[in-house]
This record gives sequence, C-alpha cells and structure tokens, in this order.
Amino acid sequence: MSPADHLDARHPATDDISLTRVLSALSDPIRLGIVLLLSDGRERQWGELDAPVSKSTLSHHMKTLRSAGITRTRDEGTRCYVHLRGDDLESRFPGVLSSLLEAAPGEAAAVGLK
Amino acid sequence: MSPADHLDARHPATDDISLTRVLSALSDPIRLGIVLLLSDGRERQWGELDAPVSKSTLSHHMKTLRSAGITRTRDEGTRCYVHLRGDDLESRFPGVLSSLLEAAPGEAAAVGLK
DNA sequence: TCGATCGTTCGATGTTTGCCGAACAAAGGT
DNA sequence: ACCTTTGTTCGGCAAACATCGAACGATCGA
Repeated sequence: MSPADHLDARHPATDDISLTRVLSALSDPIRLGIVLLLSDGRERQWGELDAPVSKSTLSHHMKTLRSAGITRTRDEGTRCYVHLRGDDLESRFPGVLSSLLEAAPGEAAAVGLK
Repeated sequence: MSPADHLDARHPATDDISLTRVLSALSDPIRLGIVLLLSDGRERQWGELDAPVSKSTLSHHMKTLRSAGITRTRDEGTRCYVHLRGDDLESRFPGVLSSLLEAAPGEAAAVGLK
C-alpha cells in the first residue's frame, strides 16, 4: 500500500506501545543484541543480523520485536528490511531506549552477534 | 569483604547485575508496579505492597526482584523489609531505572497497586 | 519455465513462568 | 505453652516461550 504503510496491522501505533511488552521483548539476549545492532539507524535484512538461531526462530524473534513496537519491517520483493523505531520509542518513553543501548553492549556480546 | 551481609547469597553484587535479568524481572506488570511503589526509597514490608496475588505468588515475585538485583531484602524477626537498590542500579546502568520509572506510571496503574 | 533465495507458517518438544493452596518454620504476644 | 502473624517452600497446573526442521509461498534471475 502506500501513503501509510505505517498503519500496517503488524505494527502498533506509537501511542499503543506497551512498556511491559517492550521490556519483555528486550529481555532476550538475542533480541537485545539485534536491537543493539540496529541502533545505528541503518536498515538491514534478516541475513545481516547474524543471529545464531535457525531461520524460523529468527522469524519469531523479529515478529516479537515488531509487535512490541520496537522495530519496523518493510517488505520488498522477496526480502524484508527492518529498522529500529528509535524516534517513536524516544517519544513514547523518553530516555529508555538510549540508556538501555548504552548498558547493553556488555551483555549482547556474549550472544555471538557481531 | 566484611561485616557486610550485603553479600548475602541472595543478592547479586552490583557488578554482577545482568541487564537482561533486570528487564525480564520488570516485564511483569505486578513487579513493575512494586518497583514503582518502592521508587520513593522507603523501605516496606510485603504487606504494604498491596499486590493482588496470593502470599506465595508475591513471595516468588519478591525473589525474582531480589535475585535480579533490583531490590534488597532485610529480615527482622518475623518480617522482611524490602527497598529498591536505586543507587546500585544507577551506577551499573546509568539512566535506565530513572527513565523506566518515569515511563511506568501509565502501565502499573492497571494492576491495582495503590 | 525452472531453480534458487528469502522469509513465514506449522507442528513438535522441552523449559520457564505465573498462579494457587497447603504445609512449614520462625518470631512475638498473650 | 499456645495461637497469630509473616514469609518460604512444595507440588501441581495451564499458558507462554525458545527452539528446531520441514513444508510452503512469493519473487527474482538465468
């Protein structure tokens, strides 16, 4: 669709993002590592995430992040691109994401994400 | 180490506090509500927490918070007092707890904690 | 048109989690 | 001594979660 694919059913509106769901999504080391990787703002496709899990598991993790409102996914042909909803999260929960991202490096390293 | 029972086996040292465990502990609305209640720094005993769950369930929640390093428990006679490890968390993960506490009120209200 | 690529969906499995009531243990008060 | 209060521990149960391989569907390139 076009003008507003933001309103894709899969992505909650900014105001509907739940803090507990965000925390739950980030409490998994793999997902936290992915978010950390995405924190430079660049858009990536699944393969670039280097997660040490199978395709199907990664797909579930990406769905968890997406439905928690943490990432936004865009389909293009046969592949999906994902990026952090940094601004949305910052406006909904000021300071939370940024402080988390500063604290995260020590933990995510253990997961094998590059 | 010393006269300090801080190092009680039940309480992780500040440097051992894990971010993912903290996030996991806070991803439950009841526990988040309790932390919010404790955020004024006052020490309380279980009963003052007003959590809408049974004693045994509350005991588990308190254990989760304690072993994640979020709270500190002190036994006195037949009762336990608990307080937030605000300074420890702030030094380990600067900004995380404070931004979370600002974001939390909207969510925890739904849980029935006063 | 035929593969190859990429991601989703579908069982299946084992683990963890939230919750409860009941039984237990330690103090304290009467 | 006894009962009350306060918190812990112990099964048990249902729901949620992380994980996998296999099957599927869509798209792009040869």
